[in-house]
Amino acid sequence: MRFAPNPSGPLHLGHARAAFLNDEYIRRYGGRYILRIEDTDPKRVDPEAYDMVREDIEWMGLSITETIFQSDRFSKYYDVGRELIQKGHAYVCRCDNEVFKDLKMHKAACPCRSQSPEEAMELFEQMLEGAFAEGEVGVRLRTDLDHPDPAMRDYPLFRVLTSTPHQRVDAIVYPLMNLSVAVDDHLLGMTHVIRGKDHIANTRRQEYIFRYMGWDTPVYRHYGRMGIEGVVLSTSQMRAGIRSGEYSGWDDVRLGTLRAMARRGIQPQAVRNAVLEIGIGETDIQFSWENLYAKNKEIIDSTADRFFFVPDPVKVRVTGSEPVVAKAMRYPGDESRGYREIPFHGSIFLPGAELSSGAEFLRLKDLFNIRLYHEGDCVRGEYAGDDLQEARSKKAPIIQWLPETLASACILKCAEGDINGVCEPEALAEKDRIVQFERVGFARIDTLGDPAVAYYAHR
RNA sequence: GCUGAUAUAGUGUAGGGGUCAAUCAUGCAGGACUCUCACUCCUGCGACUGGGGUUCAAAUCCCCAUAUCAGCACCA
Repeated sequence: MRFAPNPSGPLHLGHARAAFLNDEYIRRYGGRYILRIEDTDPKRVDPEAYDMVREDIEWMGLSITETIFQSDRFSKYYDVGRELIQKGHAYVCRCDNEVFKDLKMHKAACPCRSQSPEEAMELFEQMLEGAFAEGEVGVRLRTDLDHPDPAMRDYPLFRVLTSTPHQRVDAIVYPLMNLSVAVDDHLLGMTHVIRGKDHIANTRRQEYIFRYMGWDTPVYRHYGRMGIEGVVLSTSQMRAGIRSGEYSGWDDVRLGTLRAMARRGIQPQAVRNAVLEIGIGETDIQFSWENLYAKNKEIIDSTADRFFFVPDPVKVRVTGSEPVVAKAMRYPGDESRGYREIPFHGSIFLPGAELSSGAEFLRLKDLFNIRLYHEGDCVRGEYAGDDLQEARSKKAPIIQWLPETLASACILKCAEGDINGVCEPEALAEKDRIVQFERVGFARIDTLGDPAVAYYAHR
């Protein structure tokens, strides 16, 4: 099996599907799992992407057994190219692109097609020596001009590219993916290839090469296209968004990249479970965040300690009670995980939304009931008893609160925007921690400080 | 335009001639539990794209239509 990303940017959910699906087959049936970096187009290689891809794969925890770079293997591609030419299966085409396209659509041969293997070989060697300029020539495979699918007719194998130097290899002639992929799939002993439906035509093209070379073809599986609601998965579109300042970076919370998910506290195992559930169906699907969130919650709920986070905090003076200390469980129902101690002495923060909801009788969670009095722009609170049952029977909202003296500023980063708030200092004890802000949702503590920054995951 | 693939609840899946008045998860609604709108538990809601055909019997096989997606790049 293999996972073969193009190093043009960080990996996203679409990559994760291919990566985990292949990984799962390895887990179940054994075999080698080759990470193949497909960097045969210098125009599409982002030098930083090599590292990003490596990091993302580490995050996913794939059981990769070996890693290869196609840019190290150009000579192998040239060798196969020569062999195909020798066998009369390929020729060097000097036609104008538009002209060829037109001929192809009419099932007509271009003049170059009648080359002898010797002529073609001569031209190919000249190509390698740099005798031709970029765009002037290409090597094409002789397939079948009568093929009903125009996409199959004499497709290209190599091109000349000099305008963009490659990061890792000094080359004039570049293999195109159908050649390099077919060669590597064979040379690396691939028995099964699982990839997206968008490669279905490429599979058929590559099968020509396998046939001409007398190689056994792998078993191919093509899964359907996947879209994600409200997210662009296209690397180039994401890059454009970052450049224009619309996104803060590759890990912007609104992006479908793995690093964006990681930052929000989405666990790799959750992504794995979600994409494995989707499977290798050929149906095009619209991936919904809900399903991923459910998988993630399954994993993080039991380990995430609970804390108060007060969004859009409003300071309220509460009278009628002596200072007391509230004890709140770190995890409901599990005393062994201990308690947070939250002191009350008059002045507290309450969620702005709660005050404007119109409720007049509330319970401060783990403390006591209060009655609210709206006096102009100000809100005043008054102690209204300790009875939890009373609050329940009156269907009073049980809300989170924080004392003025024990409230750390915290920005909660959401896809919809930032929410300013305050939270318990203890929640900010360590970076990377995943907590649940009661009545708000799960979040990952991203940056300590004043204000601290937390990334919102989901409810 | 040509070529090909696909079509089951809002979303994702199972089911490949009878046991399907269709599985599971998620979602939503209600309830139980609970000092969170979390977790857990219970109940409910919600789907075979349309039309023909084959057959005693079709979600399942065939044809047509429709829709969606992909390819027809000197990208992967």
